[in-house]
Amino acid sequence: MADGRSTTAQSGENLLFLTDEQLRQGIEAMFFAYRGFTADPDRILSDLAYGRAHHRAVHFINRAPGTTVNNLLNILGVTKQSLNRVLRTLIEDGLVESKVGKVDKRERHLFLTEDGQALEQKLSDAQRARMRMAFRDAGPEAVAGFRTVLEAMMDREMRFAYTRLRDSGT
Amino acid sequence: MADGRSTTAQSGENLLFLTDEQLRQGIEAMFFAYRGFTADPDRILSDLAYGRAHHRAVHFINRAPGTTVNNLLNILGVTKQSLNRVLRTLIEDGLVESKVGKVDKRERHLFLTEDGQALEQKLSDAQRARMRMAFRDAGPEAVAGFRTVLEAMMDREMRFAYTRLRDSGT
DNA sequence: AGTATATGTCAGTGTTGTTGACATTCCAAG
DNA sequence: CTTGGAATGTCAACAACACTGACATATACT
Repeated sequence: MADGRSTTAQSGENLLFLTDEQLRQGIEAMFFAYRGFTADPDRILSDLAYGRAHHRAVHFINRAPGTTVNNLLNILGVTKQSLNRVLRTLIEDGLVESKVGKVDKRERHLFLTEDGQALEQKLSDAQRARMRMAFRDAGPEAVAGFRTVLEAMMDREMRFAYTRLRDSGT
Repeated sequence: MADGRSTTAQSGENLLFLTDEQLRQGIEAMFFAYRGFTADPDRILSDLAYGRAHHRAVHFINRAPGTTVNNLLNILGVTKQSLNRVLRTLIEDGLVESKVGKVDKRERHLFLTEDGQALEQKLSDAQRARMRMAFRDAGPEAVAGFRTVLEAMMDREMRFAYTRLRDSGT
C-alpha cells in the first residue's frame, strides 16, 4: 500500500488518528493485547484439562446464575452442540449444575456449584489482576477511552448483550 | 503522563475505575469486542478454505516482507509445526514466496506474491473499515486511551514485538 | 570434526468449532 | 384431544488448528 493515509482530512478537522497506519497499529495492538488478556487463565486451565471455552462458560454462568442454555448460546456465539460438549464435562466434573425449568421443562437452568465458583474465582482473579495493572498504569481517562472504542468495535447484537450484562451489574 | 487529572489529586486518589465491577466490565468488553474485531476477516476467509491462522501469517508477512520463519514464529507465538502447516498451503496456493537467505542459507525469507498481497488487502480493508468506524465514533482521545490500555495489557515480549513493529512503520 | 541453529516433516493428541440426526417438550390449529 | 410444528437440548461424526515428540536436512560456527 503506497498510500499510508487514505483518509484525508476534511472540513478542517484533524483526522490524523484515522490514517491507515494508525488503524494498522490499532489492529496489531488488539492482536497482541488479546494474547496477554487470555494468557493467565489459559495457563491455569491447561493444568486442568480445560480450555478457553470452559472459562467462558463458567464466567457467564457465574455472571447470570440460572441462565438457560439458549441464553448462554447467544452470548457466547457458538453452536449449541459446541457449548454442550463443554457443559457436559463441567457437569460431569461437578462444577456446573443443570436444573430442568419449572415453567418450561424444555429449558435447563445453569448454576455453578461450590467447586465451580472456586474455579471461576481463581480464573477471574488472575484475569482481573492483569486488567487492574493495565488500568492502573494507564489511568482513568485512558480506561474510559479504552471502553468507548471497544464498545464501538462490537457487532450490534454483541453490544446489546454487553450493555444488558453491564447494566445488570451490582 | 497521559493523564492530567489523577496525579493532581492527592494520595487519596479516586480509584473507582479499579473496582472489581469495572474490571469485570473491561474483561467482558474485551471479549465481545474481539469477536467483532475478527468477524469480518473470518467471513471472507471461510469462503476461501482459509482460517484465522492464514490471516495472521499473511498480515505479518505483509507487514515485514522478507521476515524469516523463526521471526514469524516469535511474533505469532505458535509452534513451527503449526505455522508450517499454514505456510505450506499458502506457498502451494501461490500466495507466499519462500526465498533462501543470501547471507545465511538456512533461513527462509517470506514474501507475499501479487495474489497474496491482493488477499491481504481484502482482509485488512475489511478489518480497517471496522476499526476506522470505531475510532471515528470514539474520537481521538478515546483512541489514545484505547491504545494505552492495550499496550499495558500485553506481555513483556509481546509489547516489545509490538513496539518494534509499530516504530518501524512507514 | 563436532556442535549448534534454522527449517521442514511425520505421527499422535486435545480443544473447539462445525453439521446432521434425533429426543423431548410446549403450544396452537384443527 | 390430537396432531404437527417450533423450541430446546443431546449424541455422533468431522474439520481446523493448536500442541508435543521425534527425526531429517542443510548450514553455520568453533
